[in-house]
Amino acid sequence: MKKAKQEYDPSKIETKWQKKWSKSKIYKSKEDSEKEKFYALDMFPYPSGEGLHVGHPKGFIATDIVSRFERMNGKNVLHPMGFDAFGLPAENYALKTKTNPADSVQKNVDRYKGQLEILGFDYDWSREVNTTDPKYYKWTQWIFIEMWKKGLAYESYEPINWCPSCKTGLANEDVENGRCERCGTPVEKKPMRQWVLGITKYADRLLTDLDATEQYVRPKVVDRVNPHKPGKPLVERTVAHAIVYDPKNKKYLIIRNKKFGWDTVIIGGIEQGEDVVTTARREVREETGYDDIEFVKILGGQTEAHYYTKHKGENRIAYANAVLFELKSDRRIPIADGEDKDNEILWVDKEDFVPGKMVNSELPVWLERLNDPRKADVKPFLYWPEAIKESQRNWIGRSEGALIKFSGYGKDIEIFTTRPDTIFGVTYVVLAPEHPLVTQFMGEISNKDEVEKYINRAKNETEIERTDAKKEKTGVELKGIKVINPANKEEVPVWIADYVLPDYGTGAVMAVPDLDERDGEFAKKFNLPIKNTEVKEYNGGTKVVKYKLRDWVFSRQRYWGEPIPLIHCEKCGVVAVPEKDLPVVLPKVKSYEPTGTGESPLAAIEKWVNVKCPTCKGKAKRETNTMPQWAGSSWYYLRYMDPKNKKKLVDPKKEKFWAPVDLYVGGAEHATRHLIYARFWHKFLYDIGVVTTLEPFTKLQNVGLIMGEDGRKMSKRFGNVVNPDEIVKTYGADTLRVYEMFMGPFDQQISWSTASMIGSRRFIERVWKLSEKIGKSDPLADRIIHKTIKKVTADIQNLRFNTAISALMIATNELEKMEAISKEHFEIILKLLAPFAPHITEEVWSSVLKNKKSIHVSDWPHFDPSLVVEDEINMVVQVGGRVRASFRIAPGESEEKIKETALALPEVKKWIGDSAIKKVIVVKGKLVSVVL
RNA sequence: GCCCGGGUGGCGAAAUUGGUAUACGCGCAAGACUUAAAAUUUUGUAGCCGUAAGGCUGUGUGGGUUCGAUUCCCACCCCGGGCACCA
Repeated sequence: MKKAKQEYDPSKIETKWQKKWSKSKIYKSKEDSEKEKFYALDMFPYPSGEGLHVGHPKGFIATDIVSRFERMNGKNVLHPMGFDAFGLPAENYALKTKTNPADSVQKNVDRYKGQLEILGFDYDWSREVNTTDPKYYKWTQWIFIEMWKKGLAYESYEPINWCPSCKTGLANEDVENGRCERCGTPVEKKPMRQWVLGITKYADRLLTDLDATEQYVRPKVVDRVNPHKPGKPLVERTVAHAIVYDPKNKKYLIIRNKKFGWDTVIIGGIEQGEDVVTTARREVREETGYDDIEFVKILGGQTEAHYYTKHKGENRIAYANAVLFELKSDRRIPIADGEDKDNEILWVDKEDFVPGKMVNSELPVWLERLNDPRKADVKPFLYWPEAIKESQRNWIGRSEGALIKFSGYGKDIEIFTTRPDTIFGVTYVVLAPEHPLVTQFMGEISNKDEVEKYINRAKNETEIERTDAKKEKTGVELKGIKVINPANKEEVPVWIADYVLPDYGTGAVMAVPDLDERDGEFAKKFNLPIKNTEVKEYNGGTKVVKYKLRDWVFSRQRYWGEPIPLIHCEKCGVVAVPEKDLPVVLPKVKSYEPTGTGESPLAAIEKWVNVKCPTCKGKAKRETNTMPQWAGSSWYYLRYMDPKNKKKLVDPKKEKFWAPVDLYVGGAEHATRHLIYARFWHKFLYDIGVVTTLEPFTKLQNVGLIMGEDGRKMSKRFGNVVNPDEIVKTYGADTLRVYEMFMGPFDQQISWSTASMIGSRRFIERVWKLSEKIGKSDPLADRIIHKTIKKVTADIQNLRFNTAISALMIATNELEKMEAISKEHFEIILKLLAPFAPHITEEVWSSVLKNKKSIHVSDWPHFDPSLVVEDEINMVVQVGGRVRASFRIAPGESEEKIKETALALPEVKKWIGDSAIKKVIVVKGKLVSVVL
C-alpha cells in the first residue's frame, strides 16, 4: 500500500510547526538540569524602521544550527534573543516624526520579531531583553554607579563635533569632509563636559588575557611575607617563570639570595615583542648561561600573583606564567651569575623546591601542575579568530619606552619615546598643537598669530587626516623657544605639527629625522638640520608603558540613551542616585532637539533636572548627559541568564550555571569597539564579584556580510534590498536557511543571488521525495551514511556549514540512485539535516516516519569508524613532478609493494623511458613521485 | 595613511599536515518525457591544440624554496572591513 504522493509545500508546514514548537516549549532553557550547558549567542540587532533584510539572519541561522546540534547532542542549550534600541537612528526618527522613540522602537521590535519567527529559530523568547526597557537599563545604570564608586568614571572636557549653524553636536557619521551633513557648515570642535570611563586601567589585562589560557581559574595568590603598603604605587606586570629541570640528576635550577636567605625560580618580565617562552629562555640564559634547554610546556596558564613592596617598593600584581624546560647539555655548573652578587645559582632536589623555602608566592600552583599533567595542559582561553585578537592588540597598542624631559624657560616638555637610544640624533621637538604647554609658551614667542592660526586649523581636522602619511607635512615653529636635550645638553627648537596627536604618548615627540620617516619628511620640508644618528644606550629617562587605547568618552548630549544616574549637589558635589531610586527613567519631553548650547534636551526639563541631594537633601541637579549606545550592549549577555531578576543584575547561581558564552556570532565590524567594551565591563564585573569568569565569550565567530546582487552593501539607498519575508513566501524558510549556509564560507562576504537559491530548494525537495524510497537497505548505503555523519558532525563543530550541506547533497545524490533505502538510514539523513532545515525534517519525521517526539530533541547520530575507511584507495604516480598514472591499492599496503606496483605501470614506464631514476618518494595513501 | 581580511571555471565556491586543482550548487549545451511548455530526469561543461588517443597551459602579477606549491617565503597589483559619537 503506497501513500498518495504529497507535494512539498513549505507554506503548509512551516507555520504549523512553529506554532507546535512554541506550544510544546521544547526550546525553553532551565538552569536545573543535569545536562552540560551550552550558551549560543547572537549579537543582538538594532531594530531599524526598515526591517530585516536577508543579510541580517545569516548569523542567527548559524547559532540556530549550532544550538539545535548541541541540543541533539544532549546539551542544555541557552539561545536567547533581544534588541539593542538606544542611539541615534531611533532618535533621528523621533526628531523627524516628532514622536517618542519608545513608540517607534516598540513598533520596530514587533516587526523584527515577526520576521525572525517565520524563519523557525529556536529562541527562548521568555528571556528577551531590550536595552531601552527601564527594567533593563536600571542595571546598566547600576554598573555605571559601581564604576563611578571605584573611580573608573570621571569628568573631563572632551571635544565634540559642533555645527555652529545647527547649534548641535554631530556624530562622526554626520560629518562629511569636515562639514555638517545637513547644512554644509564647516564643523568645529567644541569642548564639552563629559563623563569618561577609565578603560586604560584595564589595558594590560585586556591585552594579556587575549592569549591567556584556561577559562575559569587564574588562581589568585598573595605574597604574605611582605605586607601591602597603601602609599606605594600599584603596578601590574606580566612575568615569566622558568622552571628548569635536569632529567639526569633529577634536580631543579634556582636562584638563592645569600644575604637574605631566600630562594626563587628564575623570573623575568615579558618585554615587548616577546612571548612567555622567549622571555623564560632569555632569563635562563642571562642568569645561568644555559642556552641548550628544551621547551617542554607552559604550566597551565597564568596566576594572578600579588607581591607587596618587594620589588622596588611597588605593590605589584604579576600575571605570572611558568614555562617548564629540560636541560639537555652535559654541563652541570651554571656559568653566569645572578643580577647581583648576593645571588647564586644552584641545582636543588625536588624536596627543596617547595613553597616554604621559595619566595615565589605562586609556586604552589606551578608545583601542583608539575605533579598533575592534566592541570598543566594549556587550553586557550579564547577561541577567537586570530585576526580579531590582532585587531584588539593593535587597538590597545601597548608600547614600552621611556619618559624623557626636555627643559627650557622653567618648563619641562615630557616626551614619551620607544627609542630612547636615538636621543643623540634629536634635532628638534614637536608638540601636538593642543598640547597645554603651547599656551604657556605663548608669551615667549615672536610668531603668536601664526601659531594661533595653525592651532585653530589643526584642531578641526580629523584624526585620519592628521595621521595620513601621504599628506604633505605642516607645522609651525614656536619662534624664540629652545629646550635642552638632556642627553647632550644641546639646544633644540620646538615646533607644533598636526601629525603629533595630543592623546597618544605625552602629545610630544623628539624628532630624529635621520631614523624616522615622518620626522625626516618634516625636517626636509622646513629645512631643519638632520644629524647622522649614533644609536647608543641612554638611561636618563623613566621606563614607562603607554597604550594607544584611550579612555572611553561615555556621555552623549542626546535624549535617547540611558540617563547617567548621578546628581550634582551644590554642597556635596557629585552624588550617585541611591540604588533604591534606580532606574532613573528617561522622562517624556516635548522636543527631542538638542538645546542650542549643546546640552542634552533633558537639561530643559526643569521638573526632572531639579532634585534634592540624596545625601544632604539640599538643592541639586540631575546629570543630563546620557550614555552612548554601547552601554546596553556591553553586558546584555548576562541578563539573558536571568532576565527578570528585580534584586540583582544576575543571580550568582544562574551566572555560574550559564557563563561563559560558548559561541558568540556577529559582524567583524565589532572586532574592536563592542568586543573590547564588553570585555572591559566584564572584567570590572569580575572584580566586584558579579561574574565568575575572566572573559565573557570563549568562542567567537564572524559573519561575512551578505551583499546585494549588485555587489554593494544592501541598503534602501541602492535599491538592492532583498526582504526575507518575500523569500520565505516563495521558497520557504528552510530553503532560505539552507541557501544562506550553503552560499560559501560562513565568515566570507558574498553577494546574494536569488537565482542560485533554487539549488537549495531542489535539494530539499529531493530529500522530501527520498521518503518514497523507504524499503530494503542497499549494501553500499552504510558507508555513505557513516561518512556523511562524520563529515556533517565535524563541519558543524567547525562552523563550516557550506561543506556540511555539500556532504548532505552528495549523500542524497547517491541514495537517490539506489533501488531503496532503509528507514534507519533515512532517519539519519533527516537528523543530520534537521538543524539546517528544521521544518521539512520535522514534517517528514512525524508524518512519514510516524515519530511522536520532535526530531529536534532526538539523539544526534554517531558514526561507526570501521565504516568510514575504504577497502581500496586511489593513488597517483608522478613522473618528473607531473601526474602520469593512477592505481588502486589497499590502504595498509607496504611501501615496497606500492613502489613496485607504481613502477610496473606501463604509463609510468613510458614516461620514465631511458632516464635514470634518482629517487622514488612514496606518500602513503596519496601518491608515488618518481624523481628523474 | 595605518591596522585586519580576501583574490581559484561564465557565476557562488571545494581542496586534512605541501601531495590527483575545480567537489557541491547555479548557469549553459545536448538528449529523454510532453501535442507544446514548465517541472522532472540523463549526459556533458577550466582554456588551448587534436576526429580521437593524448598533449600543453592554468588558482591576482612577478620571483623563490621543494621531487611536488591554491597551500610556505619575498616583492607588487586589486577588492572589502575597521580607525574611537553609525550600529
